[in-house]
Amino acid sequence: MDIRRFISGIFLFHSFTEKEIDLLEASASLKKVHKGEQIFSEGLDATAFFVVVSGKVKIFKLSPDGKEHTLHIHSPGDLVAEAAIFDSMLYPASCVALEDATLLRISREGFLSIIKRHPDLALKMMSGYSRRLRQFVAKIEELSLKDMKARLASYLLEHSTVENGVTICNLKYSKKELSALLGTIPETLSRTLAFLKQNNLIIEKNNAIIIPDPDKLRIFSL
Amino acid sequence: MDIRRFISGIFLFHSFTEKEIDLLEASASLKKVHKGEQIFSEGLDATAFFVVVSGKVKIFKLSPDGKEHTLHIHSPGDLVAEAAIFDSMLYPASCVALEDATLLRISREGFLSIIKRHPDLALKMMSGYSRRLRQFVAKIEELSLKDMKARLASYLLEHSTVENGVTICNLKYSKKELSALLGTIPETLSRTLAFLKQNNLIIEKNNAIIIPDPDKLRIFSL
DNA sequence: CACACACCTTGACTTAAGTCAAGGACACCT
DNA sequence: AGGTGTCCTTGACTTAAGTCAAGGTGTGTG
Repeated sequence: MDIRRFISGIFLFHSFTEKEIDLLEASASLKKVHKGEQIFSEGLDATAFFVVVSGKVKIFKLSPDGKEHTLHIHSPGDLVAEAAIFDSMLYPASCVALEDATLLRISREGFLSIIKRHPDLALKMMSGYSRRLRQFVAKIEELSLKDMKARLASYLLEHSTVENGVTICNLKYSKKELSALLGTIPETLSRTLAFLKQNNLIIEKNNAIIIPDPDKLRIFSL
Repeated sequence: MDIRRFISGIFLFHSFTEKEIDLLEASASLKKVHKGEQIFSEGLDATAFFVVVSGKVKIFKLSPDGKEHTLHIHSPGDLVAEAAIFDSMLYPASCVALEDATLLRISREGFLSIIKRHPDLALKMMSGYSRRLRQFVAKIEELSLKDMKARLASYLLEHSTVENGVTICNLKYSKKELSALLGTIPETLSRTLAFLKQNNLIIEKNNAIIIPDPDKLRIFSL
């Protein structure tokens, strides 16, 4: 895998000159991880941030009694933990590979020295931050103001596409992971899916959910 | 109130020249609001962000059936809704004054043109963003992984100071507001306070909570 | 192919916390 | 001072969702 080519493809670095890409490349390395492998743990020194090259990783919080909440699942192209390098310098959550993955690791020191010479980089990062804040606001809203039916309905609608006139949501993660992402346990996810099925709001087919009437399901998402 | 003097006191603008402060001042105005007055609503065009000069404002989400969740309460010196001007351009939540307040309003257009000439501003803003993200991660953790006792215990410990060898948390908001901030209803907050009182973990005195044994209360905050 | 393990579903049961109601306390206004 | 409205507390009751357990299914390994 050509690091330079991958770096050039990242939106953040589009305006970099060859020399600047050299500098960044010197601060970067590829990290291959296997499914289940820990990439970093909450509370540890944030020596780097990452960009997902392939595979999927999840960011999550663990409670003392072993319960887990997934903050985000990152796919190829996503930045991971970039906020941690600007303040406090500790990772605020943990990161694990959901499947075999490759990550571009960019060291904090290298990146901070580059961004000081390219503060316009920071301006470019602002919209990414803004989007991340909005995602978190939406998650807080769901956890505090919506029940499981509404959360699941919202998830299904937001992650569905229209294929041959049929609205369909292909499940990209296991149900166990989906339940952790939606803030519940697998039992409750099963029950909520069953409720939606029994009320003819969804049809489950292999690893996909067909939504016969998206407008009807939308009523449940509020 | 001297806008220029206030602007100069904001960390973000410390390195501005007189001329630059002129430009910023031209994009700014003071906004006086009364207790309960709406400053902006979720979904509206984000034409400006704000800095709290005096008083307190809350950022909150409302559900269709009138339930409310407070995302943050801002005090003098805090930036409000600055993220909204970088992406999407809509306010992701609403803002209301908790008491009579004065806000510095900075127009989006003015600020964006200034930041394009001062991208180092964006770099300065990154640590503020990083802190905001951490706050949201902590809130999500509490809503998903902690019960009300733990949440309240955490809040009391984090907002307490030691006065004359006594750990004391002065309540800065009404209990109604505190319950919305902690993600519950007033009844549950009352009950949880009563539980902590009956177990000798807190003593309630006027508008303050005395914590006789912080280490003991900390066990409940996990 | 057989076995082990993890995931998923379902049932019984429990619990945290919300809903509804009412009374008391307090603050504000006339 | 009296009246009104809001907040706060408490009780009775309900509900959403978690805990625990067990069985079925699917996947991976030897």
